[in-house]
Amino acid sequence: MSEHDKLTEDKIFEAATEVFIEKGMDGARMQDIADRAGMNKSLLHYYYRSKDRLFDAVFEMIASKMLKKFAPVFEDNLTFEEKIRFFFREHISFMQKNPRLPAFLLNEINRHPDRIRKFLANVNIGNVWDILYSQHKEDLDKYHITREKIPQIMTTMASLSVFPFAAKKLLEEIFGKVGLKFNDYIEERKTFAADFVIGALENMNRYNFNDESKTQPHDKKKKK
Amino acid sequence: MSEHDKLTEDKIFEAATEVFIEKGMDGARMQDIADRAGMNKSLLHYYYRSKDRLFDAVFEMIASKMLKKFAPVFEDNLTFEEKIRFFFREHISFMQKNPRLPAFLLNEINRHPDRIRKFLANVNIGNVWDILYSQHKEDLDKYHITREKIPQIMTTMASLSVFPFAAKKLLEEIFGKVGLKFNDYIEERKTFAADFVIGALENMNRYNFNDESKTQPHDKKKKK
DNA sequence: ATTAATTTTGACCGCTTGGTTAAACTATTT
DNA sequence: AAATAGTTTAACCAAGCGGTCAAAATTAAT
Repeated sequence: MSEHDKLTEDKIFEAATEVFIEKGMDGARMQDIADRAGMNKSLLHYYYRSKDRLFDAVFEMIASKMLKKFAPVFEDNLTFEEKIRFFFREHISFMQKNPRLPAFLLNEINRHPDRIRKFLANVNIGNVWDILYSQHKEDLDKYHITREKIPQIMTTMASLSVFPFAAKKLLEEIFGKVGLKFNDYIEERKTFAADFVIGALENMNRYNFNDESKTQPHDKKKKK
Repeated sequence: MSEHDKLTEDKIFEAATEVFIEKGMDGARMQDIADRAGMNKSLLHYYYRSKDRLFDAVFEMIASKMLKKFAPVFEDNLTFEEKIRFFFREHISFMQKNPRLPAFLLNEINRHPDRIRKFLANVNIGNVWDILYSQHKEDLDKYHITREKIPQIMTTMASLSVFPFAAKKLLEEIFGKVGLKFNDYIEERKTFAADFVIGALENMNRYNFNDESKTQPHDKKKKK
């Protein structure tokens, strides 16, 4: 495999990445990708056998790129609060540079859940949460946060950072009507989300005691 | 237009709704819709001229259905805290019954932003926020929440309720590995999200004063 | 320089796509 | 009951789709 080969193969991959993110798997056309790469359509089939395989390659690259951005959150030398701030700062900044990735990934995962399965096969999410929990047991106990709350808290943090990008075009449309720039909003969000989460966690204990009647299904039947 | 016409037209619309939500605009096939409606494909073109118009009809119906679910939040006879709890309870319950709507809507809006434009043309979101703000000025002042924070707070609430459904298949995959049922998680979320937001707002003032150095871009240049 | 292997191309294929049309069918009007 | 209008169907169409293939162009090996 020569120097030039790698170049054309990469050009295909890059063009495919652009088109797939823009149009999605169903909306993308092999001819579009060939045009954007500036070459004959047959070359796409020469290097990647089919549209499906080409998409798989692109999807895997993007998914793992996204996954890797989550990893540094679990570094040990940070306090719980620092981790939260670190997460929002880094994760949102990453999406700022790749604003279409969240919508693309969510859509394709919902459409073909099996594609993400092999990714999560290698990740023991329960373990990760357990480690995170034990690392900060003191902080979490102080806030009266039990292990069962971890899924809610983790998905909450993901919500706060990912949703604005998943709904980017909608928010841009809305913000446009009140003279707000999406990028300003995102810049502000890095700290707002962190402040918000930390503030909520500090008040968490309150609702564990006072509102036991109001918050109905807190103590659900744990299966077996 | 006879009784029977309305029936077949409705059957088309219902079948189209199902298929479009399942496969998206690009992935849906007219033949699929005809099959699901149990009739000849030409009838789709007889009642709706083209795939685009049929999709437009479906999209408009779903979008307005979604929009209407937000309206009751602005009823006057509720306290700010009650509105927050009311929003999460009702909005999440609605999505529980229509779990694929969020992903569908977000994807199609991102793909064709102009389609949502005419919807928002009728809604003066700035006004809605102003009304909401003035309705609860006392509460918000108590929490030291300025009007500029409204967009962050509103999108935060949308994030917390919508994201779990937009990422449903991903979360189901993750939860499956730790023995957590998506529906249990959602049931819990109705109150968790409300508690979380209220707790965060009550702590909001703290970060307005203490952390002015940490939270860098709070006071950005306001254009003009 | 010749051969061999690889890369790139354009022409092509079978199939599916959204969409059309004319005829068959059904209901309504006179 | 005949004519009219509205509904449903099957057959069909051109365009676009992913994919193939053999020949041309290029590079590497002898």
